[in-house]
Amino acid sequence: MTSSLPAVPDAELLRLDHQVCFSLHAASRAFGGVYRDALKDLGLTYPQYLVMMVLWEHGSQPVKAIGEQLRLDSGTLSPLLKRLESAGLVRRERSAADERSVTVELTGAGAELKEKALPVPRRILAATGLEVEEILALQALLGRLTGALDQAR
Amino acid sequence: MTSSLPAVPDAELLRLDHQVCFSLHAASRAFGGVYRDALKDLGLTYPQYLVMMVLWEHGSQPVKAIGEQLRLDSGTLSPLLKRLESAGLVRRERSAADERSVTVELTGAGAELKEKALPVPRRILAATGLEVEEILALQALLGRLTGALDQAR
DNA sequence: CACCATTGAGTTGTGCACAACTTAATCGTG
DNA sequence: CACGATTAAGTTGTGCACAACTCAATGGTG
Repeated sequence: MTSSLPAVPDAELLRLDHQVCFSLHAASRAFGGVYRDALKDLGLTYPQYLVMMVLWEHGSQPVKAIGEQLRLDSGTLSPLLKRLESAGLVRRERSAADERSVTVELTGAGAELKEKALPVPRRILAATGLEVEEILALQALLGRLTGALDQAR
Repeated sequence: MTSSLPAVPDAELLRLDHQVCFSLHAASRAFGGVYRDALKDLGLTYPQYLVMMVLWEHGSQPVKAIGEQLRLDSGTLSPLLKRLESAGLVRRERSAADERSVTVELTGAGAELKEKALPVPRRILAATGLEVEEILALQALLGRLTGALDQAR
């Protein structure tokens, strides 16, 4: 492990790192900005949109399952879901089978919102200026990266 | 613009979008986690590390200049710099030439911290599991992406 | 079956991101 | 030179991320 790459001095690597971590940070925030604009009409934030997409695709689910798909813990999800609930988009119900578990389900308004969300992805795709193939390549690279980073902890 | 890609239906695109935005979000957070571990010894958060790197590389600078390099505004930087100051790593001084401007400079402790930071990038690079060339390609792609996204707003 | 470890959700506290705003200094134009 | 526009920094308020914690329900083992 930690192939030490003796050719590259530490100081050089510090500068390279500056670029890389900054690039990713900046890209993530730039994406956030574009989503913010695109989602303003829907009244959703970007993380809220992620949660809604999980529900649109897979239907009612316990908080735990949503958290696993988005790699978010209850500390992030609980208040977020509470906001979605008070916006009238989801309902939360204690499971009868396991009283520890809370199932999140879409309300009528929540389900309807999917229609308004349909044009969002095309708008985002256009904003990236990338071809679909490049997007897929980026996605594959990021997936590999995330897996490696998660494993390294 | 907005090549509409009539071959891909909206619903499909919504799922693709799910993947892409999630990938980037997840990668960004995974990076954050690895940095959190690597920076714990230094007592720095990831954004604080970005600011320190700017100062290590380019020396004393006004808040404005730091913000431009990191694409962060004063709402984010002011409290962050205040924390760095109370940690004894930087000093803030009103510029004599322009009283609106505040120059941020490293303290002795702040400058010394660079030595402790030197091994960090190698650790991060190792955690990514990527080759230097792949990193550079990713960086280029992300740079292009960020530029396009910023311009689309 | 009794007890204790584990699990799922929620809470608390810290820090970042960003919009909207305030304040004070500076600049530019009439 | 005076005054309105602009600029730099800071403040306020909202929301997300995450660590550390609480609490109640569940499950496994002696």
